Amino acid sequence: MALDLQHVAAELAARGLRLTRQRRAVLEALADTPSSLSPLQLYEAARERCPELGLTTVYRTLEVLDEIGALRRVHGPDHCEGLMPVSAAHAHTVVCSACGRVAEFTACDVRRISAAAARETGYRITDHFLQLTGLCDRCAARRSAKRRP
Amino acid sequence: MALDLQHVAAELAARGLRLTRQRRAVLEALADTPSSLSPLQLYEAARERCPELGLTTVYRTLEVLDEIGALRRVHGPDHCEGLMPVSAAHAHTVVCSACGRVAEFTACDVRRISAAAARETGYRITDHFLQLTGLCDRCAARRSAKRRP
DNA sequence: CTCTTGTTGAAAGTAGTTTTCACTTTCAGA
DNA sequence: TCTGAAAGTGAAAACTACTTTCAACAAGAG
Ligand SMILES: [Zn+2]
Ligand SMILES: [Zn+2]
Ligand SMILES: [Zn+2]
Ligand SMILES: [Zn+2]
Repeated sequence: MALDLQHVAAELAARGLRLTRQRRAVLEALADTPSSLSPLQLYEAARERCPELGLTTVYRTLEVLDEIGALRRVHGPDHCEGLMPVSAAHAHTVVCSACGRVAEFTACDVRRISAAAARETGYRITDHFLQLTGLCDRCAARRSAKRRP
Repeated sequence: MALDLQHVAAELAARGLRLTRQRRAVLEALADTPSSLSPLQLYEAARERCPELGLTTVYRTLEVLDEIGALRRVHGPDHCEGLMPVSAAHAHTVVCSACGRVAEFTACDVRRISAAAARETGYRITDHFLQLTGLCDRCAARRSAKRRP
């Protein structure tokens, strides 16, 4: 899901950091999953590419990715659910409530809401965070198939 | 910030639960703060009303409030930041990036965005989570005062 | 080659939260 | 008013997620 390895490598180099075997494994595992992952899940996924990888390194890599701005966090209304690679600079996420697959979309017309919120609360709005939940195409299909079998 | 003690008491009673001195202290502390609080901060605030309160009880009370649906969590793009009482059933939050004060607003026209997201991603949207960040009236005033002293 | 700096995994440490447990409070029913 | 059942409590132990420490290792510059 669009995690540009070239770009990440360049950003790393610009900070005097290296793109090691371990970091590459983490990056590839992160790029390869359709759902968001917890650090532990990411560790397990990345170990299939680089078995000698340690959990500590996963956390350290995530920290670096965060600084570079290549990491997006997926939340639910209650807790933080997992990690995703960033693709577009400004994008929001949709999470499938059935299977957890995450998609990004770029549509963003929050101006109207921001204006209304400013009116209601008196706050001067500077930033927003929007996440939708729903059913992905597969899960929606499966569900209507079950309903009419 | 509109946490209806009567209503909470009724919901508790409906489940055979009791509104004890400790729970009341937690509820009042939660209702009294302008910002969102961490469990530990809430514990400290509630102890001023009920010094023999234990941290365990705070966590247990939060769990109960969650079940009742009287608790809202405030997030940033990165981590979960704190807890708030729910006022309106469907409301979104604005957090002041300078002082942390939280306000709720009810304006919500996410239909347009939802439709666009459905088009872009193929997901069938069922729920949304929107949080704005900005400056509260006080902080905005203070900031422009500083700019022209 | 070798100096310097970044990188690593294991293990120890920390923080936040949950569980356990013995004890107390509340309240409905005798 | 007693009394037994069920809810509630705090301290301490346990657990989980994450961070720090540290000694060894890898890579690029000179
Ligand atoms: Zn799905
Ligand atoms: Zn947007
Ligand atoms: Zn403010
Ligand atoms: Zn809404």
